[in-house]
Amino acid sequence: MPELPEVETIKNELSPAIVGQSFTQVDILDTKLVSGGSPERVRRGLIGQKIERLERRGKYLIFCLSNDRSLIIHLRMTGVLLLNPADIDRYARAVFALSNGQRFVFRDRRRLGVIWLVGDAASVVGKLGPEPLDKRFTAHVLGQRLGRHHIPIKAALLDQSIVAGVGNMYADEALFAARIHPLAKADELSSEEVRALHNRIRKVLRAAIDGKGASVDSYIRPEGELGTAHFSFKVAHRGGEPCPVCGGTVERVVVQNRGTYFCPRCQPLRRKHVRPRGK
DNA sequence: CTTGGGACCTGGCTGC
DNA sequence: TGCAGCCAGGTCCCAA
Repeated sequence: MPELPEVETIKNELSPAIVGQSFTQVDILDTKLVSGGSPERVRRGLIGQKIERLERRGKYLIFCLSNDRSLIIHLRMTGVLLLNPADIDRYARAVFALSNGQRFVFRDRRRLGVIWLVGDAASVVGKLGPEPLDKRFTAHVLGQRLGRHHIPIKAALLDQSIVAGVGNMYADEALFAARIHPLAKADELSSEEVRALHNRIRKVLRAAIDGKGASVDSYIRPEGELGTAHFSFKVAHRGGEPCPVCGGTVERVVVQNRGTYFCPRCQPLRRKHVRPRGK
């Protein structure tokens, strides 16, 4: 499941091979891959264009082209970008060949991924909330944005317009580390809880980038290696296992139709407007 | 306006 | 052994 750390890893590992190269051939094998335009228009729009740089915004990967247009890729659930794979299997949805003889393949078992070719990247990523690893993302900014929503904090973290890039796994990990119950209301967190959550979101994401992403389900890196971030998960996808902090049992509940893992003992549901004693 | 729930998609798992 | 049925979750869309 590519979230911010996985997309960041793909960006970092793909960049050296493709930045500065031009598209020489583009084969879009699945017509449903392209959003808002025909595959043929995308193919013609890409060929001859140079990739000036590769950027990430939230979970979106942005190829900035020499004509100032952008190829934008969202991998959704099972999408991966493979550099020079040995074979093009039945899950390949597009093949991009470059002027240095390399090629990269968009492979996507569940076919939920999407690509765009646009003049204005903001038309695709413009509604995203702040980048959680950006200096400008402060605890104050997080608190302000959460304060506008009377929804479970887990749902708020999954809302890309509140904070960009956090998905199901890292939302659970950040809430566990901040000791906040996933059903606590976003606008009812104390300032201490907001500060803890802000801090833990950033720590969890940075650690996962250091681990080159989490290889649960189908995520693999461009050259085929696995990430290791999932080995550090404390609650995500660990329902029924002992909590590594208190030894209690990690529980699974459904929040916003998403499997949500947490430790009821470490993350008690505080009654609203009741502040913890002490401090 | 906000919030919640279903659709999309298919491999893999469960249970009969 | 075969297979129906369900689950996984990022995002869009629609309804209340």
